[in-house]
Amino acid sequence: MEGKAKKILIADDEPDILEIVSYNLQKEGYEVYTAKDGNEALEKARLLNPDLIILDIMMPRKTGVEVCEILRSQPAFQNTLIIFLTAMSDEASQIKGLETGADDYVNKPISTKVLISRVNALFRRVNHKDTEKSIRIGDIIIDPVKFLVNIKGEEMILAKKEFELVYLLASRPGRVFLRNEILSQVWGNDVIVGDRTIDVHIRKVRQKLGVDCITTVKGVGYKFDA
Amino acid sequence: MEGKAKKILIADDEPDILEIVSYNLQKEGYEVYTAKDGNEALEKARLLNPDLIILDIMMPRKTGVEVCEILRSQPAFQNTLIIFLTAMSDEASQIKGLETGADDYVNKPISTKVLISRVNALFRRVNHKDTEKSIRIGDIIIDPVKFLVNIKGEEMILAKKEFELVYLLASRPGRVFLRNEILSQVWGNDVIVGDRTIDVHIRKVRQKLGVDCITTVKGVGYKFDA
DNA sequence: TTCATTTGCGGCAAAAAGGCAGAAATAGCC
DNA sequence: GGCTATTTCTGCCTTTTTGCCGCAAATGAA
Repeated sequence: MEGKAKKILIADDEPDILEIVSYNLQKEGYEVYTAKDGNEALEKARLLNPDLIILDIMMPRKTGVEVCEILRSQPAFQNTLIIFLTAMSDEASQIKGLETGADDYVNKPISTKVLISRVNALFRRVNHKDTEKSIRIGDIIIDPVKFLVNIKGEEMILAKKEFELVYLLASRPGRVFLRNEILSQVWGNDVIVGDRTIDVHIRKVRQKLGVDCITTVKGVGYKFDA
Repeated sequence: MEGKAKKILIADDEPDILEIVSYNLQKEGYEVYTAKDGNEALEKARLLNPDLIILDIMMPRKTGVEVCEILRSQPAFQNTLIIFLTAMSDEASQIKGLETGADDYVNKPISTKVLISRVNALFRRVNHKDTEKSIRIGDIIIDPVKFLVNIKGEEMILAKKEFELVYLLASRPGRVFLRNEILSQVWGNDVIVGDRTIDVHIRKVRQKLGVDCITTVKGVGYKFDA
């Protein structure tokens, strides 16, 4: 649907739930990882740095609440989204636990439809076009809000990948981006595309912009001229 | 920024919940009152005329649903906001709650974080209603009060969703709205609709307006041309 | 200069995204 | 209740985007 696939880590001790939920989230385009207890959840969270963590409350080797508290105490996970899975029967004793900074919760038994809509909703809340900034370099303005590149007053429309490519390069004018960096920033870490793909997109961008503002650094990468 | 504190009445038979929720809402700057059963909720509602009433579904001496129905049947409470607290996780009871005239619902066990964000969201929604202003872009005037679009003097009536869609896009001409943003703004965060739904509405709007003023940005979203 | 390597380029094929029509579901209304 | 308007879904179709291939051109080191 948009951007790179979001990483979701889901921790639950019931294999069935892991399977069903991860299947459905994958179908939605998310990149899903699983953990089957609290400690594994912690490890994988640090390893993967996911965008969202779904934690079952009742898990062996650290409950979801404990995991959440530990994560929230670390700066790196201050902004990570967390959803709790709670059994209805747990009730009052959990209220305090839910104070620990979860962003939402979903009751068990899980309706995948509900869970997915909550997940999507959370990402929606966080993903604002408004937070992206325009870049201006000389006569060139790159506006992610309008999704346009403006060169000396003339507006040009780029395709999505093309735009993301320019936006990345222009975000640090003069700095050389390695092909690897470009790949992981624009395409995402898990996507496998050939090396020529970058050239091709660079070419298209150069064609469309008409101005020669991207320099090749042979054997290294590309940069946007300051 | 905002006038005087909004009054919130919260009714639940569990003292713990009343305490924790009212504490947190007060911290948010609201003026909070409590009731511990359905009848008390009704009494205090009439007495205080609150801006928002939070009703537990399961309460002695009238359930939340009953209280809601009684209130809604009276003109004075036509516009009062109502949120249900429900212990039930199945969609059916949530939907039924919304049918009786609630503005939102929150599942138990409550995360105060979630509840507060819902409360704030509701007030934001109604506040915006008051300040909704006509938008004018070239020959097109979009009037949210009369709920119609005027193109070169000719008035057209749009369906609700169609109108909200145009209004959203036109509120920031040129800005690209992601499909996600459109979904959460026009459809709301908890609604589950398919992806193609947006296209279909866009198409209808384009058809009705006759003028080509909405541009597709493939892979990203839609925008209203400035 | 020559060779090895990297990049540019045109065209083509696959994949993705969106458009569209009609049907089904839902909500509103008399 | 039935009727209409609105909203949503489904499936198919068109367009655009994206990725890749082969080859030419460029680059740089030996």
